[in-house]
Amino acid sequence: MLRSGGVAGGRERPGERTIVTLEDVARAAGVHYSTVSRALDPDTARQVNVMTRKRVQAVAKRMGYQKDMVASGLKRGRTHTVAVVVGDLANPNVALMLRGISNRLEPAGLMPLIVDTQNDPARLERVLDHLLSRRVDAVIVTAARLSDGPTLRRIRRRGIPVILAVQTVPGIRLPAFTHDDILGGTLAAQHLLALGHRRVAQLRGPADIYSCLQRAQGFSQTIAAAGAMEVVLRSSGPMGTAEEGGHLMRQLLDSKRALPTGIFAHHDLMALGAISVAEERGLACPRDFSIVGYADLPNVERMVPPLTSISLPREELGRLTADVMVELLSSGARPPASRKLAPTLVVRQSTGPPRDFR
Amino acid sequence: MLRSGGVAGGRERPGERTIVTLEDVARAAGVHYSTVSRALDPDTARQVNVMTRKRVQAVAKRMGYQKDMVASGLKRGRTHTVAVVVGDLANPNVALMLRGISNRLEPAGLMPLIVDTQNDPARLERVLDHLLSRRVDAVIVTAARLSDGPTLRRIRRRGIPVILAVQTVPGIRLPAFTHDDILGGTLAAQHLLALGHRRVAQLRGPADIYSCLQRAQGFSQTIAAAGAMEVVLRSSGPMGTAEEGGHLMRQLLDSKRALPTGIFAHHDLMALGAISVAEERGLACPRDFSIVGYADLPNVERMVPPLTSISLPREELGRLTADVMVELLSSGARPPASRKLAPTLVVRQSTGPPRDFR
DNA sequence: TACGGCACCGCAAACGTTTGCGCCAGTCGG
DNA sequence: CCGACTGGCGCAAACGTTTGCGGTGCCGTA
Repeated sequence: MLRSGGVAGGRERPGERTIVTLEDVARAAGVHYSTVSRALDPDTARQVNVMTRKRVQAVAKRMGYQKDMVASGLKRGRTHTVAVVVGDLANPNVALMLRGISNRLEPAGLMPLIVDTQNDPARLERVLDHLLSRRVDAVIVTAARLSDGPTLRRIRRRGIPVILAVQTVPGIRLPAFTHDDILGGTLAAQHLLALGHRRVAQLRGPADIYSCLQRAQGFSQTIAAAGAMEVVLRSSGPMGTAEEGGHLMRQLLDSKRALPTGIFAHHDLMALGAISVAEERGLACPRDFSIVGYADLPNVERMVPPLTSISLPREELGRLTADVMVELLSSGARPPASRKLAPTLVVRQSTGPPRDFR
Repeated sequence: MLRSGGVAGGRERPGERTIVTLEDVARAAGVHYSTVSRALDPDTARQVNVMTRKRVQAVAKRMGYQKDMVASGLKRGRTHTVAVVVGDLANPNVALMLRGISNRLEPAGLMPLIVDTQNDPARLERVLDHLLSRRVDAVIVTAARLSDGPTLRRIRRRGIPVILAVQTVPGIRLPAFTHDDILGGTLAAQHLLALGHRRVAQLRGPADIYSCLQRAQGFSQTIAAAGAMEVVLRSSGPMGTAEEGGHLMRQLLDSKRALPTGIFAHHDLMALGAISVAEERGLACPRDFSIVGYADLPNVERMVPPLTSISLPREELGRLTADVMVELLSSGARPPASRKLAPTLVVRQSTGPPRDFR
């Protein structure tokens, strides 16, 4: 029998935030609210008679019922949120990767909680605590630096899945989805060698970013194996700024040695900064030197000169990471194995044969 | 007296997710858990004796207690989350704005829930429902199109604060923080006029984006007031792609009329696309025509030619929006007034005097 | 008729916090 | 010595879901 009396409404003023709860629907449908809960959850819907089920569903729809994910999260211990920690939101590399993640998580009913650490390790710690207190179901970290090992181990101990993306930390027991940066460095070296360069330079990124170490390793090994000469310049500042690239280029130009004919910069912006500085000194690219960038930033093909670069499948990496995370959370499988995605060389006009070849 | 017995631990296996609750702390500190709750909340901490307060705080810290924001959210009805709806995460404009928002929300203890609609109105609706069911405290929408009016009004009716950023919809009763796009269009026109251009063209963005209408209005009014000639080309495709700009430029070149000497593109990428197409036909910029872009994308100064553009204070707009939102949520004030931030003209080398002046 | 089995649904206890209320032991004024 | 008052704290009811358990009919079989 329908319980009458206590008709909903009447207490709230028009502007009031009015949320429809299970109980409201239950009253309207003449059932207990637990029945409503069951009728609306696909997993339990068959526990309720098909007639009442339809009725309840209709009433719920009519009243605009929306499950309160906060209450559900508290009860179930699963919030359907995934924290995504990034080093810098405005970095185009990061943004593309995020789009990949976001587009994959959304249809699975998972909400990415994107937090920006501004590449500050202290902020990483703070932010992770904050995220854990929000009971995220899992964490994707795309901003790991070598020094972050302890922090990462700490959240691993919380028992929730953690996946590293883009950046990893050697020796950590966490699945990592990265670009194959050794291959990236190798491709750059092979390209310069194939063009005939025998004296090369490397403008390295920060030493606490593992992918930079990998790029360096791939590059230097290949150069050494070919018996060519290499000079290495190390950046101490932030990752991948034009200023940093210009700074290193100035060092190179100021040294007594002859300018190397081929240069590998660890980031496109570093390459562009280097080119600018060289031009100030009357050197032109690729006439006087060749340079290979890294990351293949958007619109870099419209720069002057269009930059030869190592292209990274960023959005795909994001999708892959999100896919694995969805799988991990839905089937409760064991942590997946790490994977590396291969970068590709994109030849444009910032590289050519060394001058003495012409 | 300390209750002994039932020492925590012993039941959980090492890998188990082990969360410390108020009750755990209470047991360890020998008080009731409501006292712990009060002692740890700055607003209620003075309700508990300073001695016990210190003790409880120490115990909580030692045990690594972290308030469960999910439970707190359920009880208080405030989740300390702000939804931020964007049209495309990978758009550099959006990314910078997001950084501004994110950096401002974080110290206030608010968590941005960033969702990407891929500029799809249907997805906007879906996603907003999802966000509301997560009981977000407020919403910032940066992707509003003219057709989104009804959707926006619907969430306004839910009673939570909504602020529009970057894009607005005319006639809607919601605070909007935007760039002054009329001024932006005006600046572009004034610049071209000052250089001596008398025949100009406008490459317009999509008609359902209000800021494009504003840019057009500012530009056309200024051109008309100076008695110069203008031809308008309308883009029907997505916002601001190079292809779109190239497409419109082709139309312009294919028309019987003489090529206008000055062009205003509604987006930097459109401008770049237009330049590429013109170059294919043997026309050079700024020799044969001048072009002004919009948005001042990162690294656009390194393009060829370095693009004259209208620069928008994106990150500042993000900060401002977030600031207002924080204020709104903490003090419960009435909705703020809309504001417009002024763009600036950045002159580079894609504009110069028209050919006949030389 | 008795009884087991089953389908359906209600009951109520959680999940971890917050918070109004009220108890208790002091203290103080009369 | 008594009553009022107060600071400090415990009690328990929420917040909206989920879910194990058990109750109520109803059917079929012995």
